Amino acid sequence: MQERYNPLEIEKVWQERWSSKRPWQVSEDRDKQKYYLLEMFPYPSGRIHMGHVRNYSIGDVVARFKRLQGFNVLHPMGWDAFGMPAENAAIQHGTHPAIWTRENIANMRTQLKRMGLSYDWDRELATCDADYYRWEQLIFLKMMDKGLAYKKSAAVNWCPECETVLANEQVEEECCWRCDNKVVQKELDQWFFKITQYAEELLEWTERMTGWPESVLTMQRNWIGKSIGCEIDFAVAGSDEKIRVFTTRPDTLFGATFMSLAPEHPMAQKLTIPERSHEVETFISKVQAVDHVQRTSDDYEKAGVFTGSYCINPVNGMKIPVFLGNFVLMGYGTGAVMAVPAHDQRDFEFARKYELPIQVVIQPEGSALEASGMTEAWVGTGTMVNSGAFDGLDNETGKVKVTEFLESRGAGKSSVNYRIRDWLVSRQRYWGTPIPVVYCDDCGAVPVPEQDLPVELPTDIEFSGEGGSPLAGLESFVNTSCPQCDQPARRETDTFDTFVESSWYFLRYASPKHDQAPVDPAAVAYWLPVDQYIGGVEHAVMHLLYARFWTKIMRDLDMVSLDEPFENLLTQGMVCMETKSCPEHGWLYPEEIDHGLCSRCQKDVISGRNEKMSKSKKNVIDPDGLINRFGADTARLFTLFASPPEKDLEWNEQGVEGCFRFLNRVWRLVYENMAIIKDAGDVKSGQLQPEPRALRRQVHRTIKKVTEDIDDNFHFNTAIAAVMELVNGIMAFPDKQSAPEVMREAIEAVVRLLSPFVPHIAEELWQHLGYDESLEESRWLAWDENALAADTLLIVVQVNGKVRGKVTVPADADNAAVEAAALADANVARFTEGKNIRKVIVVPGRLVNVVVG
RNA sequence: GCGAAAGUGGCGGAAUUGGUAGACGCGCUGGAUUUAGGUUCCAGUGGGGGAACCCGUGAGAGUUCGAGUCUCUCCUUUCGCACCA
Repeated sequence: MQERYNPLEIEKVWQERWSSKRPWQVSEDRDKQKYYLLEMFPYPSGRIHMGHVRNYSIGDVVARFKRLQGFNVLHPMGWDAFGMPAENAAIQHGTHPAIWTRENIANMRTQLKRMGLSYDWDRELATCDADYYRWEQLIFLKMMDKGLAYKKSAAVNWCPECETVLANEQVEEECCWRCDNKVVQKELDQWFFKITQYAEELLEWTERMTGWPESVLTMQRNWIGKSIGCEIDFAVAGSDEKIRVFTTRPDTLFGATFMSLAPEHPMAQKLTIPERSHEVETFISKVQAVDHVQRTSDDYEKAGVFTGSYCINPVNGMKIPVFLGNFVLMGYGTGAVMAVPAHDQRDFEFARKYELPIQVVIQPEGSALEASGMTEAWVGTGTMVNSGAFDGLDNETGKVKVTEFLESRGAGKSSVNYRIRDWLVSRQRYWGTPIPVVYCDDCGAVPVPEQDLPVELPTDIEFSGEGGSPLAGLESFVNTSCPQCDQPARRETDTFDTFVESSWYFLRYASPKHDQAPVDPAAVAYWLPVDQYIGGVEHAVMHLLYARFWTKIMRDLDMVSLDEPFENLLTQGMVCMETKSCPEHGWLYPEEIDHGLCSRCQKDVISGRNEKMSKSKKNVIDPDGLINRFGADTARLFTLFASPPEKDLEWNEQGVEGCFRFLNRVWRLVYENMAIIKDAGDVKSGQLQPEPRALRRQVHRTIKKVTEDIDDNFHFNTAIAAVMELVNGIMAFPDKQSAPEVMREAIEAVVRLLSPFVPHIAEELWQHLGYDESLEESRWLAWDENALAADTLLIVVQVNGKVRGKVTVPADADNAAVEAAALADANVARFTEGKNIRKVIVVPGRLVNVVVG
């Protein structure tokens, strides 16, 4: 055995062994309980980053742990391989996206293997393979058939930088999620998936998904944005036209004193009387000149213009003026709102500004609102007043009654509104799945017949970076014939959003080579749902919502029998690091800093905030460099130990060194005690002296603690801390020669307990301990309940809640004996002397509190 | 503004779920080993105090024999949504 821990050497040996033996290759085995563990697959950017290291280290602990517990663990890896960086690389460097992507995948695969991650590499897939995306095209055809995929012209988000449209979910604060540039609105003909049809089901299931973090569920619920209310028709005075509004407050209908329409509302022009048309036109063009961000910002002042028309309130026949309002959005509800200034803050401000009447119709309990004295709208609950036959009802009842009344008169109906919009899936980019549709002058948009799939992405293509998608200019691809009438026709040149591929890759992993259908139903039935999914929270309303939707689509196409794809979800925190900058040279990489000075100009380096590692701010650590210095086990250990997985992890160079030191300590622990434990047999627990008994107790308590910490809630940091304590305990054990059996049990426990975290060193040491069978093939340690019990207990003694002493009592002492021992303690006696003991509380095994007065 | 989560040493973070606050690690201070640096080992390390003790988990109240943990009010930070009718 080597005296020194040499991680690079031993890691190479074990990785080669794993590569050839493939111990993590799995198949459906009815006799074993399955466990599907999945981490979000990476985009093949070329190099892994610390976020990947963290994500995959967390997953690997669980995979290895579950295997040791006897589960049949599916742990696959693949590549989210379509997307824009590949295309940009092609434009900038002339490399074909396919070649660029393949090379990146090869690099990253090597990097992941260097981390010792236990994947079933035989299931590896890349979404840019025709064998993958052909099934996506098939599902699309079936969706089209059911009306779940459709094309329509709509105002959509356009990113000028990426030269493509974006889904609503991919726009963050009016900026592109990828490049962070401003998004503009454009009227375009685009493909959509009907996710709105599943809005209610997606929402309902969030109430049952107990294995997901509440924060993610809340974000999804907000995104779906359900509101229950009522649609009401207001007749236009002197015309047959009607204006339909959506409101969540039908109980305030009697308080409607005017109407507000979005400037884009189709009836806006029609309702404008000639005398007012100039003013209205001016208003509309003014609103349209303002960009969407400003218009929806908080400080944008509410303004409006009177159209000159009136409409009739269906419940009281009141004639109310119709305004256009700059705060009314065409995209929500019906684009028209009944304005109730007494009970809606926006309407209140609007009414004050344009001197419109305010009518109180809800009286809060215990006070009497007067319209003239109001400084803000009353939006709370109360009793209905000034509401005809509804007076005296509480407003919640009123909502139902008014709706029923409107329904009986044919003037309205209850209605549910969702904020979520259909998913825009077409992209004007090359490097993606071709949308399998052909356009024919006579037949229109015709789906490509199933037998003609896949529509392969052509590779003989030029990248100029100008003039939109290069596919559109490729005659050999575009020109085809109509599948229906055989006349010359043109192919769709848009490709799918890459989020379509990532919406079902986890299903494909169950049968990645199946060539009859997207998935083999039997394999999916065995492996799915994913028992544990792990990834970043940034996907809370993109990938994680789309994947849920897509699973339901495939269920309704009878391809899977599964309602939800991910049983449990862990959203791991970001990897952060302090930014550093030089007044001269801007952001600096860590290696550009020398003793706090910029290595180029010797100026003092300024420390910035602790932020997510990103290349743009140069606060990044290269995993390869880290592994070269300390080995993969140290890299894994640090990311697992530094903080609990769901929290952000702060990078700390000394912390990494600390983990490396610990592994060296473990190495030495085995090495230095080898002579003692070499020939030691099993522990004879009945004959142990107090000190070995105590060490053995710590061993079994540690086994219990580590098992529970991993199993219950992924508390890897405390599990590792417990093993560190055990190592400290063994090292401090006074007479090691006296108890070789206990020493051996303890040291073996350290090695085995560490194996899911740091597999290479654990396997290596296990071999040194004399075992031929690898830990990989062994079973997780069980603790011995008998070894956990202590002979004596340390009892804390409090007087009036303050610690005044500690007493040691036999483990089987009864409460009376513990109390007596506590009162007999000299220091405790000092505080109780001459005082009246009112009460003594004994918490068995823990403490005694003496209450004196 | 609405919703969610979180505030504990110099730092990352623990605390058997109401029972010794600060485990474990980093950093720091002494000391030993070493030609030296590094490694390693030993001792110490929340604040105050010579000590006994006192104070201490964002602030303030409350419940309790006992509160980091439960309740209420407030403050701060992070995240999500945001003129959604």
